[in-house]
Amino acid sequence: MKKIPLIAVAGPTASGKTSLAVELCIRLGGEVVSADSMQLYRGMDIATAKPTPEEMRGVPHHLVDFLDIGSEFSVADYVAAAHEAIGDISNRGKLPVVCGGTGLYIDSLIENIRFEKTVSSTPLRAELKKLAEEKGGGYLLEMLRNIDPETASRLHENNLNRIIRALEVYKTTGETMSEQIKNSRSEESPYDACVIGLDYKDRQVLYERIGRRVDMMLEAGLLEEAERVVSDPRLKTARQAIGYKELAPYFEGTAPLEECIENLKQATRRYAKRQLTWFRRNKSIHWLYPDEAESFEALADSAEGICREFLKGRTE
RNA sequence: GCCUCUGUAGCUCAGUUGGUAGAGCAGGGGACUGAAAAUCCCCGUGUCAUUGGUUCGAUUCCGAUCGGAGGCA
Repeated sequence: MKKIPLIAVAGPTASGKTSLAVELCIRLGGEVVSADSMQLYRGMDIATAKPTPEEMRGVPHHLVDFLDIGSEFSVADYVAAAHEAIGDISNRGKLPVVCGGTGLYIDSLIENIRFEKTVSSTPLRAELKKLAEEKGGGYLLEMLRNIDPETASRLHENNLNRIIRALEVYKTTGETMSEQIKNSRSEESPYDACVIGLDYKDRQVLYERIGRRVDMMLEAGLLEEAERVVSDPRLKTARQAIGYKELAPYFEGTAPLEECIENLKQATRRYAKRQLTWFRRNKSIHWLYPDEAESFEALADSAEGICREFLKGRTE
């Protein structure tokens, strides 16, 4: 079976992924498939730096701004939706350009991770959470060690989310987490991906961009958007986005605005660092450095060159 | 001009009864399979302002110099 070639643009927040992906689409006849766990939602435009129509420059964007803000969505849902979008783009003879900062989404998509066998159970999670509060994380980790020592050995007792998920997988499917992980790679990926990563040689430059972007978000009306999200108790996933939870103390009157804004900037910096940690482990990424490029055009030229080289012989 | 306090990690400060030093924050590194913008783990060498002296040995004691803060004229 012939693999579908696709381009992916990865990198930390505020690194310039969106404009590079759009530029590549224009030059190569592509369409953007977003890989961002928060831009999916409608009504979360400013905090997520969702691309505006001007920024999209007429390039179709998929998997952005289509989900109700109160609904839940998982990696598995994302991968299913992205497979569909890519199939559609490819059938129309266009090049899929995956772009986003959610590393788990990008990898799961490109590596064709299978998820269908497991489920999520909110009541069970709540029950395990309660058990952890009563007896401690170490207790849950011991429970896990009895059924899946392999997974237990790589988890820390403080990492409740992961321990609970591993227990949940076993209790709902009868299969352990480690078995599930092995089975998840049983099918070869239908894609042949070329991943371009954006990073900054000088981390400080990225951090300055983050600071400026947060200021711009505030000018664009972040406070109104955040107040709307924070005041709605139904919004479980939405409220954990960076840009809302940091401003909550201000709305509650427990911290001055200035302080919240500083915390927001810091949370964004730390997020960017975590994203870089994720992407760095992928040794096949072609890294580009915007702070070393002479201009955006020059950066786009490099990226285009990498893409064309990759596409040579892979397209009819 | 005089007096007092002060100068230690990027920042705020501990501390060493003389044996070259450690917290918080900032920052850095890492993990990651259905909440992932989430969740979690690890990481502290710095001319102890400069310069003389005392001492086996000074960041610590003494003097001078140069910063900073306050007070008195």
